Parts: sequence; C-alpha cells; structure tokens
Amino acid sequence: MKDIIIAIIKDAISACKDKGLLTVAEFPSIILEKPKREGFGDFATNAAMLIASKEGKQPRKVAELIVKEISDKTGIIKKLDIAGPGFINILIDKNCWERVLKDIETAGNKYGHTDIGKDRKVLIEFVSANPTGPLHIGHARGAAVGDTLANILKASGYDVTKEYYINDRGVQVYTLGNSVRFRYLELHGKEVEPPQDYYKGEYVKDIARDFAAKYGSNVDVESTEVIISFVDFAKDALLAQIQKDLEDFGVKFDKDEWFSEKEKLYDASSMPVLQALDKLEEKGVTFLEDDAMWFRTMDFGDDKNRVLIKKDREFTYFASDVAYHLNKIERGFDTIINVWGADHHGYEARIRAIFKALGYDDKMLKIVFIQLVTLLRNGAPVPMGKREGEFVTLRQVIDEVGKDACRFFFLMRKSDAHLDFDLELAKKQAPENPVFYVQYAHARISSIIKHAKENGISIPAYEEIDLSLLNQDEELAIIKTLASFPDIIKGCATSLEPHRLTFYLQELAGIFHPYYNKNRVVTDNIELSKARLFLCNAVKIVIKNGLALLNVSAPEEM
RNA sequence: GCGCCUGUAGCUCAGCUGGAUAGAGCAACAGCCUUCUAAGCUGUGGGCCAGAGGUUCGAAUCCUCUCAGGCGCGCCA
Repeated sequence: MKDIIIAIIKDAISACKDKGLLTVAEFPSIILEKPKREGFGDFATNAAMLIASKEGKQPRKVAELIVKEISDKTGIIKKLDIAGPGFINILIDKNCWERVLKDIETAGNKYGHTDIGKDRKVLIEFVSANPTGPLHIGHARGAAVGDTLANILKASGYDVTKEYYINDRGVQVYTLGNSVRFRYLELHGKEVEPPQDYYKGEYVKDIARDFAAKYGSNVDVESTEVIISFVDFAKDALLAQIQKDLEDFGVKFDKDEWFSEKEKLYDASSMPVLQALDKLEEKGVTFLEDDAMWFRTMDFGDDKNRVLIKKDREFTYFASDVAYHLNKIERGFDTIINVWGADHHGYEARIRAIFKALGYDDKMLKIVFIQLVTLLRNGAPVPMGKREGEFVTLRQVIDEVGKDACRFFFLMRKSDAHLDFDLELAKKQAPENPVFYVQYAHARISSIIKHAKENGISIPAYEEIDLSLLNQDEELAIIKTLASFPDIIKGCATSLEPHRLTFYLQELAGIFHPYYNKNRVVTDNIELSKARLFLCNAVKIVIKNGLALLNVSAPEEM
C-alpha cells in the first residue's frame, strides 16, 4: 500500500520536473508517515518541504504543484490535502483498506514477511558466552535479542546464519579445568590451596563430582594428560549445559553454528590465526616493539595500538578477533552483526580497524549493544555479585517466570537501554503484564472462534463476507493497524531494533480488547457475525505471526 | 582525564532515523459484570522532553558546552 503511494508521488514529482515547474536537482527520498492526528489523513509526506528548501521556494506552493500532477490510476487515493507548513496529506479510500484483510487471509502465517533482504547474506553472532560458567541473565538478554533479530531478518528475506563463538582455548578454560581439579581433590579429602582466581560457583563442584564418577577417584592429578582432561571435561559439560539452557529458552544453534576458536582458528596444520596476522603484516600495519607484535589500530581510529602477540609468544584475545573477523568476511557475508554486552563498547574501534586495515568497508559490520539487566523482586533489585558466583542464571529465571515472559520482557526495551525486569510482574496473570495481555488477545479470539463454531459459524472466506458491515471507527483502526504490520517488521529488520515488535503487539492487543468489550462478535445477525469473525481471525493471525518471530507461544486458551 | 550509552508524566518506557497540538502501560481518581474469558473495558488528572546555546521553514530527535547516572579505557580473557 505504502509502496504504491510512494510510486504515485514520485511520478508526480517527475512530471513537475519534466514540465519545468521544478528543477529537482536532487530527488528526495520520499518518506511516507502516519500522521499523529486523526483527520490528517492516513499518510503524510514532507516531500514538498524537502524540495522547497533546496530550491528556495515556498513549501506550500511546491506542494500545490505536486498535488496537481498526481494521477492516481488505481483509485486508491480518496483525498489529497495540503496542510500545515507544506505537508501533503493523503486519505486512502476505505475500500482499499479492506484489501489488507484479503492479504492477511492469503498470506496466512507468512503475512508480514517481505523480501527486502533478498540475495543478502547476513551473519549474526550472539551470546558467545565463555564456557566457564552457566549463562546468566545478561547473556539471556543478548540471546533473546539476537535470536529474535535472526527470526526477523529471515522473515524479511535475508539469508541468515546464526553463530555462537566458543572461546575454548587460553587461560579462562584452563582456569576452569584447574578449578574442577581443585574441587576434585577437595572432594577426596585432600587439603590443597585453591588456585588463583578460580571459579567459585557451585557448578564447579558438580562437574568435579561427575568427573569422579566417570574417571574414578585415583587419577594422577599431576599428569599433563589428566589436567587436559579436566579442562576438556569441564568445558564440554558447560557447553552441554549452555546448549540445553538456550534450547529451553527457544534458542537453537545448529551443529555448524557453534564456532570453536580452538578448532577453527588454531588448527595445528593451517593455523588460521597466523595466516590472518600475515595478512596484516602484508598490509604494513604491524610493528615490533618490546618483543611483542603490534597492530597499528590507531591509524584506523582506535585510541591506542593493540598487541597481537605478547612477548611471552602467546596470542592475545585480539589476535583471535582478527582471525575470526577475517574468517567472517571471507565467508562472503554482506552484513556481519555482532551482538555484544555494552561493557564491550570499547572494543568497537579496534574491530572496525581490522576491517579497514584489510581493505574492507567496515559499514558491513553492525554492532548491537546490550545493556545490563536489573532483576527486580518486590520492587527491589536482586543483588548480583558475579565475583563470588552468586549471579542469577538464565535457568533460574526460566524456571521462575517461564520462557515466554522472559523472552518478551527482554525485548520490551531498546537493547542499548537499561532494563528493569520485574519478576513479579512477569509472573502475574493480569493485564498489566504485557506478555499476558498480548497472549490473552490471541486466546480470547481463539475462544470466540470456538464459540462461533458451536453456534454453527465457521471462519468465512474473504469472498463470503460483507465488508460494508465493518463500518465502525474501531474496525477501521484495527484494519489500519494490521496493515502496518509488514512495515513494522521491515523497520525492525533495517534498524536492528526488535523491541518495536513487542510495542506493536501491545498496541494491537490494546485496540482489540476494547473492541471486543464493546462489540459482540457472535450474534443472531449471521452476516455481521461472519464479518466480525473474519476481522478477529485476521487479528489472531497477526498476533500469532508476531509472537512467532519473538518465539513466544500463542496459546489457544489460558 | 578520555571514549561510549542513558536522561521524556509520580514509576517503567515508546517516539517510526528532522515534522503538525509529545504518546503508552502501570500507579492515582471516577465508573462499568444477566455477555464469545471481569484474566476485561470506559473516562479524568498528570510534561520547562536534565539545562544552556546553535543549525532551519520546523528540534525530544542533529551539533557544541554544562550537569547527573551507568559502563569502558591491560603485553586480562
């Protein structure tokens, strides 16, 4: 609908240009928006004002010229107005809105899907928590955002690859193994000093117990082989747990979507990390100083230069980043999305430096930052001291409030804004709980449909209904809201802001519930019942499609 | 000290990439159940968009500075 109108306006501007009425040196990008006030029509465009400012003419005069040249062959436009400083307000013929209902019926569970991302390959990396502990609430928000974004991009026609980067080599996993080894010894009554900076969480003891169950109580804890097996055992156990937690959260990474740093970047025969550093060296952006190898990231906008190989010959974490991002680039993605905790924003400049130094446009890299979550219980923040291992895990929150509320709540805010997660509210079976409110609209419609069926009325086909019976303002408002759904999804996809979808669903539920309250759907008037039932079912389809993108269930009854 | 994010109604937040008289949900107040789910609905009040300049036809939105809060600034991972 929007596209058709944009095309009509573009034609009108071109016509003005052809006739020499306007110069239009630079063709403006037509923005069609929904005016805030009723009475300003269904759409408004500021095109005339944009052109006027470039040509030094009065906006209203330009608007008049454009309006005169508009030729609407489709009959979609009912009325055109010039208003305010030079807006062109457009009123759509009511009959045209009704086509939306036909679109929804035809597209069904694909309504809202578009092909704006056709032939574009996108990689989205998210969670990527180190396998040194269970997922906590901060990871969970990133998981919800990343997964939903992936769903939205897929629905928008992009070729989407999800990825979880496993940091499975280096000091951290070694420390984890060592922590398990310590608990193992403790378990067998050996008094030993705990290792430095060991992982203190209870889960380490559990893993030590499992290790003992598998390998017995008499392993030679001093042998290198056994120490390695502590590391591998612990890492594998945690990865399995992370994977399980994610799946219960509705996030599924396929087998080849787990990217192991150790296997993929430090493969002993090819050593991709070395190849990547060689490439940087070829570009002349590295140097040696104090027995270390550096990357001159300052030449590409970073605050300071960064070390790639330390003087003890170890690769830095950043060296892995170089290799990993080169790997991503070489896989041929058009867009590379990293979903990061906001505490990593200091890393953005150096990652962008990798792209620039290797001769790639860093615009292909999009970073979505996830701000911290504060859990609230009875209005007070739940204390979270990660240091002593007392963080709240994803598992605990799923167990307490359920997957649906959890996912929905994480998407109720812009991802780079702090989020207060009210546990009591999330559990509440009441309308002030937004996820409940939306799901309930779906369940309520299901209930109506069931009731109608019991009264011998099934959901009619579009051709069977008399659309003129849907003549109330509320009904038109619902239809218009349903019509905007594809634009909402598009907006989410292009801005990488999935929270817009949760807001939309709340808005839709927010106009449906009052409508329901005011109007009885199933009555003795069969024709009216059919028309309203059809409309309700359209609302149901859109809510279901929206919830599906969030991976939140759409219950038939509650 | 430098960088990033945030600052909008009593609270929690939207504000569609610069548009018209700034919105929603809670909370507060006043009402509404013989009904397809009251697990719901209707109405009212509530604002110096942190502050000050600037850019222009037009700013909550863009720029500069100030204030307040959060985070980040290792040859850590």
